Amino acid sequence: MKQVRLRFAPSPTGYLHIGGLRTALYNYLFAKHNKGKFILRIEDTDRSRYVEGAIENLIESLNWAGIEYDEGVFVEDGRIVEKGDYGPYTQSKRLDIYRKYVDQLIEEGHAYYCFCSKERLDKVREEQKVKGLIPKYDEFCRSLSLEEARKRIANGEEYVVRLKLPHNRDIKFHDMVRGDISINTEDIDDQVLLKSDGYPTYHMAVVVDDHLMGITHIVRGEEWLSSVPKHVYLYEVFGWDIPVFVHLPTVLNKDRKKLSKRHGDVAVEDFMAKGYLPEGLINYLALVGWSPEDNQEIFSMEELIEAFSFERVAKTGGIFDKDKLDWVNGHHIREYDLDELTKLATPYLKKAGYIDDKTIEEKYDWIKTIVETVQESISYMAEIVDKVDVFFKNEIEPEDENALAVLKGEQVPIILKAFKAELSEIEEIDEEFAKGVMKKIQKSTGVKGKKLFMPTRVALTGNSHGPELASIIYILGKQNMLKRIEYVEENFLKD
RNA sequence: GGCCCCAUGGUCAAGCGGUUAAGACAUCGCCCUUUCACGGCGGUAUCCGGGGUUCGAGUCCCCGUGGGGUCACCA
Repeated sequence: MKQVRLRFAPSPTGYLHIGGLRTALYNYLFAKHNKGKFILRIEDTDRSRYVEGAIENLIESLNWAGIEYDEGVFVEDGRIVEKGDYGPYTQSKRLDIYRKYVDQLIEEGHAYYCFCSKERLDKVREEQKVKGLIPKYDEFCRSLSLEEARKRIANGEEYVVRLKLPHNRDIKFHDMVRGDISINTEDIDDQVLLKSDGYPTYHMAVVVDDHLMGITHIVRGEEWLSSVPKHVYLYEVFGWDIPVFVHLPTVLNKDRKKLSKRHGDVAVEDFMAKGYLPEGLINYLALVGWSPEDNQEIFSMEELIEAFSFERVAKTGGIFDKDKLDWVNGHHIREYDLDELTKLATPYLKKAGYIDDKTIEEKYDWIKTIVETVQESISYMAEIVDKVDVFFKNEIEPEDENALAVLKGEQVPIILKAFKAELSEIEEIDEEFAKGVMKKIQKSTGVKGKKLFMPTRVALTGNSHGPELASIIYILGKQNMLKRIEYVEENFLKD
């Protein structure tokens, strides 16, 4: 069987959209599942929308997500390079190739020169709209003779090249998730293939590139579905094999609209910044629009590759559910190696001002313990900042009325006094002390259970909830504890 | 508006003519627990409407309704 070759072909217009990441993922999963090749091609034929640094950004996001490709555009030592036998993989470097095929289409009568100005086109569309007609190119230049067209070009007139679509013909094609689809050419424009700046449009470039690059499966968003007939027609007149089409359902926001910036995060880099794990984002994204045969929810990339197929891709658009993403990501966090997690956590702790480079160097194990206390309660790394602030704040403030009431309890002074006594016995708190001290205090004060633990917790942190007390004691250390106890004694015990 | 696509709980979804209509997130309750979280157990909640076809329809067909996409010298 022919080797499977798939491609992800984004435009360098900014960041990588979360929907784009899913498209890339499905391409990747299918390619790997079939031991085929995966290619990254850059579609930069719109010079006006080109954004500096977008290619690097795109590639960084893909790398972060763990989506690896075999050919195409890479970044090495900060430089953009291309690898593979089917290059160049950047469309702006392939202009002469498209030109050659456009010329062929003109020679064979499948395309024609058009000199209509933007103004005329706008006017035509405007008139059509007023009349309640569908805006469509009126084929004004379609009947121009080739000689006349060439004369006008020689005269320096600006022109584009349009596809000469046959009239009233049903173009049928098959899509792996949509099934059989038929669209009549009357409902489609004579699409511009070559723009006046000499660049091809998407429609010309994809067909040529996908063919030349040996692409076997075209996997992309469903917004492309209605332009497939143009592509199919091009394949036909070129006499090329038509690849398999797979149009993916859209990822939507809560109001069933295409996922967009104004509804929160849509860029992969936003999720990177919040400290989602690539494993978590990928796992969740795989599940929007695809479902496994069994009920498995948590997947590694390897498991996804193993289980993935287009047969199980849904036709309906799926809403991006942050709650479920958080659950999936939290699951991966809980399973993560603690050292790795600590490495991921330190930038957030540093940024919050909790630790500095010196702390990281000298008290790595201490930081690790802190991370360990919140490992099971966070959904993404940025959450760690609020979760561990109890260890770093200087003054204890009861978080609410309840916490304050706890501090006013009769036995609180007794407990705190006992605590100080225990602390005075030691140089510094070690694990053994942290684990055993509560039992000792229970013995010396006679207070036990919630009456002992809750006041201690609130006195030490100001909160009525949080990590295990032994961990809090160990992490705070002797001096911090003393400071906090004294602060509480001075400020809250007496009315 | 024309054309194309889609339609199972709040969300992701299984189902591919006969099921008590899975599972997960969220939500609610209980358990575990010195708190929170994690975990465990359980509850609430779904086949858009109308016609057919069939002994039998969430599953097939038609119509309606709703949603999405597309109608650029953007991808």
